[in-house]
Amino acid sequence: MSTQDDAKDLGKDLGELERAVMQLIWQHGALTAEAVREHLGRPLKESTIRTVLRRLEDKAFVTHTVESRTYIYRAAEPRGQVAAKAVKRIVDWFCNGSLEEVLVGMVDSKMLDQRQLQALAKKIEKAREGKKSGEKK
Amino acid sequence: MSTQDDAKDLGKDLGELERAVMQLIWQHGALTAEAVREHLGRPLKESTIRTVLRRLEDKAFVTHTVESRTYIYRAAEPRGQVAAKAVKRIVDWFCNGSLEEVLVGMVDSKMLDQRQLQALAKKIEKAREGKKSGEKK
DNA sequence: TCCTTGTGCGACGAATCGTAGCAGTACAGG
DNA sequence: CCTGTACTGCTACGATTCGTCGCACAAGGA
Repeated sequence: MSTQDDAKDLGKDLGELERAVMQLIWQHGALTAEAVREHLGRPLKESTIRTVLRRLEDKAFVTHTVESRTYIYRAAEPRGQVAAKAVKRIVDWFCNGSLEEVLVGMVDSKMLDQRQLQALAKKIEKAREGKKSGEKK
Repeated sequence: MSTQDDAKDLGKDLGELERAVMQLIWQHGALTAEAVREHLGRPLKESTIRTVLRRLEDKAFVTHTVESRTYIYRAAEPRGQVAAKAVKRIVDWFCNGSLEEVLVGMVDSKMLDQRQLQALAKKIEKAREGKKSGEKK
């Protein structure tokens, strides 16, 4: 249907390193390849980092802007939104879009506590109200 | 502690065909390789189906029992539970376990309607009560 | 005993990911 | 104007995973 177009591009999930890099980017807002390398803490060559960054951009997870010859990378979408898409994909694949089924499943397998669940419902409702009043398109 | 052991094995997600097969199994409860092939509707050799089934069993997604020389495959875990695990993994990777952040993200990206969200909260609460009565350890 | 049926194993090609080396380009200093 | 120093993109190689099979092996019926 409508997801046909991006399905090819965003249909896959990220690898280990790619995910770590995304975390860094979301955490710091915007940084260069060098900065990423330092923050990663792993003994990787810069070429590696750059390749990952480039692939990440190919997959539309990040975008870059040039600042006096240096590439500055930023997340293309907020973390929560990307996670949401990933979750939606999972839910679609396994439960035909039934989010409740998943939530119930999480309770069944003790991943989610009853307490957390209730608190969650509360927060959801609260967020819902907030959105309703402070609509920010 | 029971989920600790499989954590290493279930760390990956399934491929296209594997997922389709799982759907079939969840849908029909239990079936043989031949049955899977028929229901799939795709021109695949039986060897293919069997290999997929075996790999699925290796990954602990299904189990089999022998019935007069024929393997009968069944899902090792209910669909909702598997989906829940997958979702949890996503949430952990991207949001450090903050499920609300994901839900909020889904609302932001218009994947979840306010209406659906509220209905969801309601159902969650209902399910919560249901569980409370029929508690089974 | 021989044929049919259902099974496991090993394999090959394509795609993805981690990891890098190499070569091109533009700005700074002499 | 020439050269060195930063950065950048491209191409590649090995390891895994997944889709797809062919093939050889075991067990029950004729």
